[in-house]
Amino acid sequence: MGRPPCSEKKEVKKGPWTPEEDILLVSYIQEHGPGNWRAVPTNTGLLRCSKSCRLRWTNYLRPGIKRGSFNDQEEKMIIHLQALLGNRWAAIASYLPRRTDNDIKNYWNTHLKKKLSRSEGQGVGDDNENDINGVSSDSSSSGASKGQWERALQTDIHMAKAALCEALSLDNSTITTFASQSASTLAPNLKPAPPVRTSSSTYASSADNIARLLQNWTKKTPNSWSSSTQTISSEIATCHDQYNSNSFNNYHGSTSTGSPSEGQTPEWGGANTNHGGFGSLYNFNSSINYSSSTDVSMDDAANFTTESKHDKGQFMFQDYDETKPNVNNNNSHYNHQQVHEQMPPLTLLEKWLFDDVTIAAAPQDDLMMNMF
DNA sequence: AATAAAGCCAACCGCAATCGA
DNA sequence: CTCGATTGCGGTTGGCTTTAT
Repeated sequence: MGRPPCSEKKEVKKGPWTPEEDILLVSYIQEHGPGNWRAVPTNTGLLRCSKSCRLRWTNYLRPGIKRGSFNDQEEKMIIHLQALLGNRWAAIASYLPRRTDNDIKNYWNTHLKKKLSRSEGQGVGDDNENDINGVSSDSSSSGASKGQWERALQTDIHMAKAALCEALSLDNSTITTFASQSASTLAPNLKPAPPVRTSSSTYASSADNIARLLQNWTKKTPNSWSSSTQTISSEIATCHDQYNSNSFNNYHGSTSTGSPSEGQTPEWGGANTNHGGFGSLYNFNSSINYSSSTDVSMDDAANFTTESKHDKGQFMFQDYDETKPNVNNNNSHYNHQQVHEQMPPLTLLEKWLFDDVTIAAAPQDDLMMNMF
């Protein structure tokens, strides 16, 4: 019963993706948009299963992904959201714009869990095991009466709300962005705050470079997927030797300089290649669509670009965020409205939480009570 | 310098939910 | 309604890098 894993099929490649594969995939999606993953391997000639293609896209190549180290604000957010939501990484990721669930999950497993257990051992943190693994397990104890359960639930909600407030109040600049996104979701007519430039990282994601690459060659060959691919392929061939040289030693695996927590990434077009690696081979035009600042990432591009993503039939995806949960997105195909909403629609609880955080309104327990 | 251990993270696997014929 | 296909999600792993001995 059931299909065999795609990896069991013949001719399906596994393991790390190569730049060639990345470009094939990205250029195909550039042309056709994400979705219909089943057709991707067939149409691109990639020896990967559709699932692998989708994963590669959503976790790595998709523009707008923020990579590199997590700042304090994000870290706090993750800790408190994890306490609130449990290991629902996709849900947590929806509150951390441009972070992938995989990234958050990895960060939690490799850093935060240890960090929390350490601080717990020192009696420093407020988070106990219940907080970490989910909203207090006591609150759902089967023996509790309805009244007790409601009180416990309210307590939990207060705790979660306080935790979220605490997390969100750490960094005013960040909260500006965050709150504006939330607010724009709740009240679309509100003008969002200007994008906040993060100076913490000079990291340029692979998606950044790929997007720039594609913008570059799209100009050259605007209509033909196959000819475009050939153009890319020839360029790949041109630089293939360099790919095999030191410039690309870090394509796979960890970084060669500094610790991974310093916001670097093994991918081509990462921090290292930003100064003479793959990216420069293509002589990208860094001024396309956004500021020419050397510190510009796709984050900024995503913030700056709000107009139509369709350009002469080409699929543009500057700030398209496919993986962020969106209850309006009934299928995985491109939803234009989605482009303008970084934040997913909020549940009533979430609205309540963020209303309280961003507007500093009086407690709205009545609203909460009406929810049940 | 060599080796082992630990850290890290991209990618895989399997299950569940959803879609559509 | 059923069933196969597709997609989303969370847990886990393999392999590379870094650090310690």
